[in-house]
Amino acid sequence: MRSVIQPDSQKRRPTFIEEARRRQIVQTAIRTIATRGFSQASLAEIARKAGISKGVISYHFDGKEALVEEILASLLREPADFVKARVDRENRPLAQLRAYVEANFEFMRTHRDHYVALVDLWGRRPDAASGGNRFDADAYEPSRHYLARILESGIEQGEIRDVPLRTTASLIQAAIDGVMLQWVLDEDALDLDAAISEVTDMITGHVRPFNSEAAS
Amino acid sequence: MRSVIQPDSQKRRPTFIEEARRRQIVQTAIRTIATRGFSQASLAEIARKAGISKGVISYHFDGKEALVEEILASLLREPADFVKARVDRENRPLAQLRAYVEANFEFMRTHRDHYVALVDLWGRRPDAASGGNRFDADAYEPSRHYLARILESGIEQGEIRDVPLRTTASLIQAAIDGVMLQWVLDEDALDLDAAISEVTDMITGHVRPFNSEAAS
Amino acid sequence: MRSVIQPDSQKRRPTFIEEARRRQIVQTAIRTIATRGFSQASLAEIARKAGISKGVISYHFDGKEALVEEILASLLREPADFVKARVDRENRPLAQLRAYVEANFEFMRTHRDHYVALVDLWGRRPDAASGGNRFDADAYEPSRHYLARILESGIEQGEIRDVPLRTTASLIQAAIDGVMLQWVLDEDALDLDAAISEVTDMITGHVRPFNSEAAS
Amino acid sequence: MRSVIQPDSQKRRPTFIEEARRRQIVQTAIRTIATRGFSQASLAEIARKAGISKGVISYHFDGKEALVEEILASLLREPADFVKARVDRENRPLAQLRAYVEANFEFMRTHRDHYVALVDLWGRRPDAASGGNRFDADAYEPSRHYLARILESGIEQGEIRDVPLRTTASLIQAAIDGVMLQWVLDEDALDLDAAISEVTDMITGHVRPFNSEAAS
DNA sequence: AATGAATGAGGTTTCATTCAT
DNA sequence: CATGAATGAAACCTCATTCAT
Repeated sequence: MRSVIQPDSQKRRPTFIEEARRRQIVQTAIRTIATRGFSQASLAEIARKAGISKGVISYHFDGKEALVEEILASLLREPADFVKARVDRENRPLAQLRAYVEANFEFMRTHRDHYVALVDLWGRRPDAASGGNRFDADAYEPSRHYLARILESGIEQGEIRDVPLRTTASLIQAAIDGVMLQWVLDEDALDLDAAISEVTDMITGHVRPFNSEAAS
Repeated sequence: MRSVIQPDSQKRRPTFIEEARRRQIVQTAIRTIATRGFSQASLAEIARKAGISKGVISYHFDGKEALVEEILASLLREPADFVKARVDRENRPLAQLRAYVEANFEFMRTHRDHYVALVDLWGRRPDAASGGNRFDADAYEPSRHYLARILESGIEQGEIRDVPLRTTASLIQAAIDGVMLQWVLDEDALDLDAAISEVTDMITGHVRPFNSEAAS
Repeated sequence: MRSVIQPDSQKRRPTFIEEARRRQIVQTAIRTIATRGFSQASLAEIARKAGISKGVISYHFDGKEALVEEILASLLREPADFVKARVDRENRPLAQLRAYVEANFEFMRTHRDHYVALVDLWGRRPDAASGGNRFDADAYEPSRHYLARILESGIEQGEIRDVPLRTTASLIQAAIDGVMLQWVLDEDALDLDAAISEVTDMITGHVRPFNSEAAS
Repeated sequence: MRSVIQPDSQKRRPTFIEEARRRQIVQTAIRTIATRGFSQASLAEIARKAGISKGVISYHFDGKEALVEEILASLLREPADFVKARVDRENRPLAQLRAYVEANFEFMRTHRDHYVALVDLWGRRPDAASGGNRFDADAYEPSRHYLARILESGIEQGEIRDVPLRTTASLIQAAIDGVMLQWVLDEDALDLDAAISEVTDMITGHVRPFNSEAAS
């Protein structure tokens, strides 16, 4: 359907102003989903909140499905970038692991909206017309892979005992997400600081070599 | 919309056949949400799958919101009942804790549909007209409380070290939910058996008294 | 997409009342197209003219495209049935041919709306999603075939000279349609009675055997 | 909308380059209508096909309605000019009549796009705001008049029998249009060469004086 | 002259809900 | 109890048109 004139399969270089609009719309949409819920986040409502007309969204996004995909991409990419920067500050794998966990929670605390929206978007299946992409299915793969590599070098350096890489990576991410979920569903039901400290202890305790004496 | 004035009496005792219909509708709705997603689970679609007419649903439920609430109640109650029965078989707190974790995963494996639906429903906020119930917010409180009591007796009996009750309870539930989430989003991305074993180890390891020699 | 439960590929036997509604909607739609033009014949306008709500049309027809197809079918079937009945009264092929032409014009005169709508619908291409049916392409085939059979028996019986069947059939239909078109575009630009008589003469004269003395 | 007060002077003589742009837009629009149908021929699509921006069309045409009018004028004028040139080569009315018919078909064959677009535009009524012009209604008047004059001189010169002028003119045009219609709706359903020859025979046969012996 | 971002009206469609049968 | 035709609000989307650059 889309005629691609340029060889590079890039449909068009987006203008600076266009990119700004797209970001604005995505951010407003996230805020709207977080505030009123996805079911109430109609294009009209998003446009109203952004102070623009409905048509602008349709102009910049190829339908609501495309907007949602960009929202999801944003919700996954932003914390990932933040976490990666934090992890890169550390040299030793165990410190990186701890940084990974703590950075996740740090980002959470300053971006609760993002996670409220994310939980509302979890499990959403794209419309049939979209061709059944596996976006959601692949959402966690990068995290698992990234964690697995940290664990791997930790094992090589003897800081981490010989855990199964992928499973342990899944587990670490799972603990983070599970805490986040409870915090998102009810901000007051959970002492986030205590949970962070406890999760970090549990994880580092779990991967620490048996003969290690120094508890964190 | 919901009359909460009379505690139980006035609203007519539900017929047996009526209860059966309600259960049938709820189960079909769960299957529909799991299969096609909540956004495609219109009353018409649910009725079609159940082999009944749309009107029946409206007759038995006071609007779609009421149906969704019953679905959520069902999705939370059924695993809770199953888990409680498993826990009750055990006498000692540590064994109960282990039973809690394992029963959760056992129920998951045989009821994947329920969890696919649950993840799709997570974070959903009820329509404004419904009066802003805190259903989701309270969803995890029973689990946390139940776990906290197990931990508490474990501490009293010396099987479990002196962990913060609520935070640790949150943590245990979090690990379970986080693994479940990844498994729901992509059945093949996770070795569920390995994850179960690893989660159980991590949790029991985390709560075990420091001088305890017996690793699980 | 459509699940066909019953073996006979019939999706459901339409109720009498449902058929009545469908006919009402189709007739109203034709009148609307004839009066205001297809571009103004929105579902809202059709519903307004029919005194029903927009939703009723969507309820009975699977989208506007399906309504248009039924309209086209109706616009082609009704005159065809009428003409066939007139032709069947005659025994001899030449008389049948004359009846064919005259019945076409007789139906036209009493159903100008139908033809105004038809001309507006001519050349319309279905939406891409519809799968590119060749409805329009096949619209004239039945007429050509029907005429060709009349010509064929006329040739066998010596009433009609040895004309090429399909081409002559196309020609006869073409003359009828061409006159109709001018009459539809401007009712007053054409003396329809004179045109009917002249067309009939031209056609019968064209197919009459060379030695035939009797002019019509 | 259209100011018809000043006959020609006031509205600024169109630049050469401006005229070229208008022609380009009209031709692209015709191609677009022929290819995708009028309903898909949005200004955006036409502009895309022409390699220009939407604004250019609005700049050169006073709205889409004005563009359509120019398209229709073009679709009627071009074949008329072509046919007139062919007819002018002949001296005798009967030969002119034959040239008229044959030139029409010759132009058709080399400009199928034009006729596909024309059939899609037939019967279209202008938007209410435009003031209800009778463009379509008058579309055939020039042809009828032109043909009538040929017939008239043929009658005067004894080459053509005393047929009713306007009605016969209508009839001739009708046969041409009717054949064209079937060919437009399905290119393969009709042997155009055979149809041309048969139409020419029918028409010349119809207008030939009774005592004329020489059939074409 | 030309661009393309923005508008806003209007179209089709979906869907929870109602109600006569 | 059940049906399914009907409603009407609201959603997404398209598109002609405008206008600052």
